[in-house]
Amino acid sequence: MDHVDRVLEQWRTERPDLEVVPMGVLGRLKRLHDRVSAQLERVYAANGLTAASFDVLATLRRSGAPYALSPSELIAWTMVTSGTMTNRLDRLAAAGLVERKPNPEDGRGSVVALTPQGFTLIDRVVTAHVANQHKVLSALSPQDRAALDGLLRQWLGAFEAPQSAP
Amino acid sequence: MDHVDRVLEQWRTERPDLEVVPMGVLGRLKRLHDRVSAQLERVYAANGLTAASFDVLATLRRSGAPYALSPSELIAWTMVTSGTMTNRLDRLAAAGLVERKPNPEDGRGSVVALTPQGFTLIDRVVTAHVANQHKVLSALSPQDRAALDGLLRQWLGAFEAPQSAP
DNA sequence: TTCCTTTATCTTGACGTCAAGATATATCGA
DNA sequence: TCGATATATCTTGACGTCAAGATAAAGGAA
Repeated sequence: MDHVDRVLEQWRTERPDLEVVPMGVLGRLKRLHDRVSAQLERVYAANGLTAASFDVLATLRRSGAPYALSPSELIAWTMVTSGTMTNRLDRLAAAGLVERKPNPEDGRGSVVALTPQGFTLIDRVVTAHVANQHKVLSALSPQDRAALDGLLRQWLGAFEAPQSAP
Repeated sequence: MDHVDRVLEQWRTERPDLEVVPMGVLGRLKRLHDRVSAQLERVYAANGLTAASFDVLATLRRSGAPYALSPSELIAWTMVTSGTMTNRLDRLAAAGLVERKPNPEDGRGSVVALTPQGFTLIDRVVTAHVANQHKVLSALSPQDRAALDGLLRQWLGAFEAPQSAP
């Protein structure tokens, strides 16, 4: 009987006509996301980062040398709007973690690159982040993790399929 | 090979020392949360609500007659800060969906109640919301939904256990 | 070339959220 | 009863996000 169960019980009493099983799954998905995010934030914050800045730095780092992408490419990887990315890059540039250079191939655009400080920082934080992720998942056995991953993958596939937009 | 798989592949190339299996599970959790939230927002927006306002109205509705709770009780159910709740209630009161009354039992506090318009609206929106939730989960078989719910419940339990704060 | 359309990025304005602090009222012990 | 402490709520200031619109440059057609 967790928090979600208590919510469902209230609904069953007040609106017995509603089918609340999906509400249970989606409620737990949301609560887990909130809890997991809060735990991951700890490592970011301990290193002066936020989820937003970590997201950008990690995307640049894993893209490989020369650790530089256009804002458009960063937008595609991170799934945020252009205004959000402009804001993120402004802050990261002010912190000296990335550098904007003109794009030699396209006068409209620019290229965002990790600075040496940005590279050093993200390489260190990612290591701590992965250890933190491992801890977050430690409540599940390896078998359960695999089962969960399979179910999430299948579910996510329904959203990412070309014609799925419901 | 979905978006998360592509991210993991980049990390395996750039940082083969990292254990990226947890990253896959957590990455899919986040993406699913984002996708599901976006889909649920559609029904809220179609009725002039946001996730924030739906959250408050639904909490009042399922609490049963007289559909009134203190801000503190709403804060406990919705897991937001007091400042956030003040802001939500200001907007809902301005929209005429809830009403703040002084709490006869505690001069410091107040009681927030659904107005008749608020009740009518949330009762209608909840019905559409549940149908939407059902659609969101339709990619999974009933068996898979049950398996997923069990895994999520188990995982969430680790966070909600008394001494679990890591 | 010249103009029209598309694309890349930034700007603006409005939300929603939080942490920290302010204010008013309760409550409890001396 | 009085003062110290606790509690309920609101205020303030800073982020992060988005939608919509503004700029500037690229690309293509005539």
